[in-house]
Amino acid sequence: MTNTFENLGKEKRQRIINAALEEFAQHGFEEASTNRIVKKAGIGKGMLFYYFNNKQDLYYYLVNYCFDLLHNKYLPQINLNEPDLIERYRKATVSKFSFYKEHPNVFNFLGTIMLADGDLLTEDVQEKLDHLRKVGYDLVYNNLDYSRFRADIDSEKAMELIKWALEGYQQQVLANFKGEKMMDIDLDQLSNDFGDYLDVLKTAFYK
Amino acid sequence: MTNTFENLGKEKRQRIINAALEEFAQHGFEEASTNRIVKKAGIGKGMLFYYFNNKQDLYYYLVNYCFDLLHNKYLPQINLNEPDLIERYRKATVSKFSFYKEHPNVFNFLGTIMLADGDLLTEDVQEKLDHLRKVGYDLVYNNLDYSRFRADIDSEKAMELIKWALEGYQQQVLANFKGEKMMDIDLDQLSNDFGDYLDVLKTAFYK
DNA sequence: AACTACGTAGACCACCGTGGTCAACAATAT
DNA sequence: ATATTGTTGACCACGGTGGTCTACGTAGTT
Repeated sequence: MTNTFENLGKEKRQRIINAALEEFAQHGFEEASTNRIVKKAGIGKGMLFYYFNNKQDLYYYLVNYCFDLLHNKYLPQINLNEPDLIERYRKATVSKFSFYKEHPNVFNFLGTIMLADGDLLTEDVQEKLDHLRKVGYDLVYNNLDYSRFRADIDSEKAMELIKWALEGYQQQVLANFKGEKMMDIDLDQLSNDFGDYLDVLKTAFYK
Repeated sequence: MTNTFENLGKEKRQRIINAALEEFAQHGFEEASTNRIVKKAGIGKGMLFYYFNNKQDLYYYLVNYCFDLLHNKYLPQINLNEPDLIERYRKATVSKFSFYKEHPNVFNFLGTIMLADGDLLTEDVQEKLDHLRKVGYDLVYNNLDYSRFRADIDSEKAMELIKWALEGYQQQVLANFKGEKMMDIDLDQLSNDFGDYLDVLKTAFYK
């Protein structure tokens, strides 16, 4: 309600946000513990309820915080004008990991939100989630040039396979750099390695 | 300890096992609730601790139960003599879903085990897990015939891509048939759909 | 120095769900 | 009729819960 929390020093505010994001991502809303949050954040118990009215308010604050970041820093980087599926995916993947590297907890938290009880989320949050899903869908299915595919290949099926393969690649990367290791990831190297795989895909599927 | 539980009627025993597997899979060991387990299983609280000494014993029983099933019903179906990656994967995938359909909770439970705290699992369980991982690895990397790949394609990279694509397919299927819906899955249909994708892969990557 | 206003910590609260027990009783076997 | 086994759920001490409140530190103003 008050803007006390917003006026906090940047470092401290960020510490609290990260601690809370981590706790909610790990345990979900119900089983998340405010005691653990304040311990992780290194603040007194009272302060959390001084900044936020209650656990729910904190949760909603985080939800909005994550969506704002997403809308300001990540989504604008996605370019649906690129007609080539593989190129589009290359750029989107690098953007994604770049965002992930900078805000490791945000993605984890949003991931759990997507699976959360519907009745926990207000309608406007649901709409934001739907928008997010739509972007993910458009990224892979909208406004693409199919003409590059080989004639003897079903381009619809090929696209699905490509999508899965690239998401498989992303998962493998995430498995290696999970959690705190995320900051160690080398985006240039990722981009290169990824490019190698994309070249193989092009050779296999394109004319 | 005693064999009281084993002498139970098959239906009742299975009800308890399923309730417990589900609870542990959903909440992990620490946050799993014995109260919820007995409620789901439809038995009195006392019985659970009459059959098992404590929560841990129940957990270990389930672990062994799952591994036994896996070793008797699933692993023998995997055939590493098939030299063609795609064919091998086709058979393994059908086996996997067939097992999954019959024992939906077992896979979920084993999945959480793999991520569980190491100190929760005894050494022999760790060994069984390692064995399982090795089988998964061998399935994709051992004793395969690379000679079918096109000459202008890096067969190592191609194999990785194929693996990811097929696992992506599996994940999509699982997303559709999660939980109780698993029993609705049509294995023949799955096998056909999957075959279509495999054909596309063959056209793209093989000579 | 005195006063005010905000920031901060953590002891404390009533409450609830926990793993586990146990006395009472039902069912079955001898 | 008796002994054995199967079964239930009220009950227990306990630990962790979200949230409160008092006491204190700090900084600015007069």
